[in-house]
Amino acid sequence: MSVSIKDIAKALNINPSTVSRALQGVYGVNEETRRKIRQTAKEMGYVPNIGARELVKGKTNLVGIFIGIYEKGVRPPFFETLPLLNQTLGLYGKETIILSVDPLTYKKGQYMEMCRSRGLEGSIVMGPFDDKHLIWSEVSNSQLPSVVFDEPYVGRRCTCIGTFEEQGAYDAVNHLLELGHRKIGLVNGFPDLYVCRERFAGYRRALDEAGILFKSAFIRESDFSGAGGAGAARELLKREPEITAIFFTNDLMAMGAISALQTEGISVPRDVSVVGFDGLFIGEFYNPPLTTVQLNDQLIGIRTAEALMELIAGGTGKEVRMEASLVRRASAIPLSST
Amino acid sequence: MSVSIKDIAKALNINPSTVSRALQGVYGVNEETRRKIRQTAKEMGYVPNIGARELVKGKTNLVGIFIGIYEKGVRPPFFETLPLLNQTLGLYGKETIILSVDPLTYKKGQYMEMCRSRGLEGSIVMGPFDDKHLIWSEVSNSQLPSVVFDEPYVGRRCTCIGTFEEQGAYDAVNHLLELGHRKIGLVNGFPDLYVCRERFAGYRRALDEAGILFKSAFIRESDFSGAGGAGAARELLKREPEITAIFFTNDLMAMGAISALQTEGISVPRDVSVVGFDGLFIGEFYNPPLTTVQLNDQLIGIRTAEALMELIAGGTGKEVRMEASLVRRASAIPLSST
DNA sequence: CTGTTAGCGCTTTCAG
DNA sequence: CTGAAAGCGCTAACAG
Repeated sequence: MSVSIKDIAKALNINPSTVSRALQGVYGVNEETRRKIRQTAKEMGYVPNIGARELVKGKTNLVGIFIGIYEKGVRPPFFETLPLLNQTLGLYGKETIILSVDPLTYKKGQYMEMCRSRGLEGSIVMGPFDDKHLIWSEVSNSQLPSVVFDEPYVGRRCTCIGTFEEQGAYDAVNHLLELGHRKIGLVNGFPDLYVCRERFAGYRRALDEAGILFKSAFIRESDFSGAGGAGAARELLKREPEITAIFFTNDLMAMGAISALQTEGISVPRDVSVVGFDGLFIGEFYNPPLTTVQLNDQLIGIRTAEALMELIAGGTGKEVRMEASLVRRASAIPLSST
Repeated sequence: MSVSIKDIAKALNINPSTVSRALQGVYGVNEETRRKIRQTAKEMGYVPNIGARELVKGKTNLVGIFIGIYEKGVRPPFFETLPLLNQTLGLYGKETIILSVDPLTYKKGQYMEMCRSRGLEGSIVMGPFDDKHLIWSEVSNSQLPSVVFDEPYVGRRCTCIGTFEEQGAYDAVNHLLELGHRKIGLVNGFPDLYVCRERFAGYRRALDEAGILFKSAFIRESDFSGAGGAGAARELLKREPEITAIFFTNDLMAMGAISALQTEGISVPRDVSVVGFDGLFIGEFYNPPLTTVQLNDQLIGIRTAEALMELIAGGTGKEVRMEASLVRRASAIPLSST
């Protein structure tokens, strides 16, 4: 198709291998010849064929990002991290290929096959996949360097990256306790996600340490959606009217709930305090501004790239979790002010 | 490294080309041999090397997605579209590689070089890049099939995909007019983006058709951020207190403004009606639920893939714009109810 | 139906 | 310092 190393060689009446040397390495070529080669390469519009180079070198510099096909509305915040992830990988000379996987039609071995057919040097598994999905074990047991999100499938060549979920939730609920709340509800997401179980654990530990008896009637499991959060909150408050605060394990449910409750004349935070989780960028401008647990999606992008590079360099898998920080805003206020 | 077509051939004492044939095409191989080949291939854990195949076929099946490095907070909604885009492209047998471009350090010819070195069959340019950025003309003038977002750089092999921005804005402002508003402010984003100019045009046309004199004092240019929207709205209402409604050219600014105004005791929609633009998923649960112009990011992902495939099949570039639909919620109400 | 041969574009010995 | 030759893994004629 386009101009190759041979064309340049022919044009200059020299050998392709000389051209190759001149264009890449720094050693072993006469300065004069190199200059000429460089110049005609430019003139002829030569662009190296990366694929061919990969083939002969047996090295692709390619990293795969596996994303699960997910239903609308349950979107993970991962895509905030993608640009930074891609950029950082670029700093290490890696390129990124996106691989979609349908969790439902996933076939055994598919992961490795996808990796090997593209000659991936590493992979990043973003999900979402439920915690027992086959792909997790395939990823974590494989010899291919990989970084998985959230689910703690650490392997010898597999690092897990995520957040201190339990701690984040603990901080959130503890904040409510400090504000004087004692009857604190929980609206959780899918229990088959690690993050949900951990957030639940954090909720529970905060109550325990405060000497408050855990009541399962104060718990609802929902679907991470706005409508789901609304429904769960409504039902929770109807059944357990003494509840004065609710911790939602994501912001979307929290907002859905606040919106719905206010429609019914239940005011947040006056009648009930609310804390969310995620730190969606919009929370700051929500009405009321949402108290939430802030994740750092951008930083996660950078750290993911770094973790993968470490693995590729020969490191061994580990668990990397990042601090989540409670952002105190107006949706949670002292109990006494009711 | 791993098992190749040769290894299988050797194991079966046959020729590599026979193996190749058996594994791909459907014609010209004895059923018995094919079966044996298939089986040992499986047993040996053979996975085809796509790179090698590409090289010999001179065909990569690779599509590049160019994203601009952007500042935090000005994030485009594009990443909602990426999964669907990737999936749809997959249906056509294409794979997707992500290419980050720093708009500031961009060098002439970089676009083509990136495309050619990877042997891309097509590209999708998501931006954001300002409307006069060099990359646009390089993309639209190149012979490589490409789809660009928003900015109307149509070329013979370059399709532009986007939304009927002007119409969307017109509908939004018209809605306010129908509600009885006459003094309608506009808070716009960066004027060097096509979408902003168009949304402005829609605002203006709606006023014109209603016979309302356009007043530049009712216009503010901001930065698409929540804080920016807040500042612009505050200033606008201070200088022009007769304004009863504001159209924001994105939801984030609208929400930032609503939040800030309410802090100052100015209620939305009671004191001032607000319409946004984008249809962020959170708008439905905002308080008040945000009236906005809904973009269909997911559909755009599908359409983009289709448009690119059409181009790759030999089609010529065109402009594809999709309907944006006004979603009437509670942030804009009749003037009389004030 | 199957083997032989050549070659995609590039790098890398190995001579010279 | 440069040329010649071989080969990465695969496919595509062309014979047989």
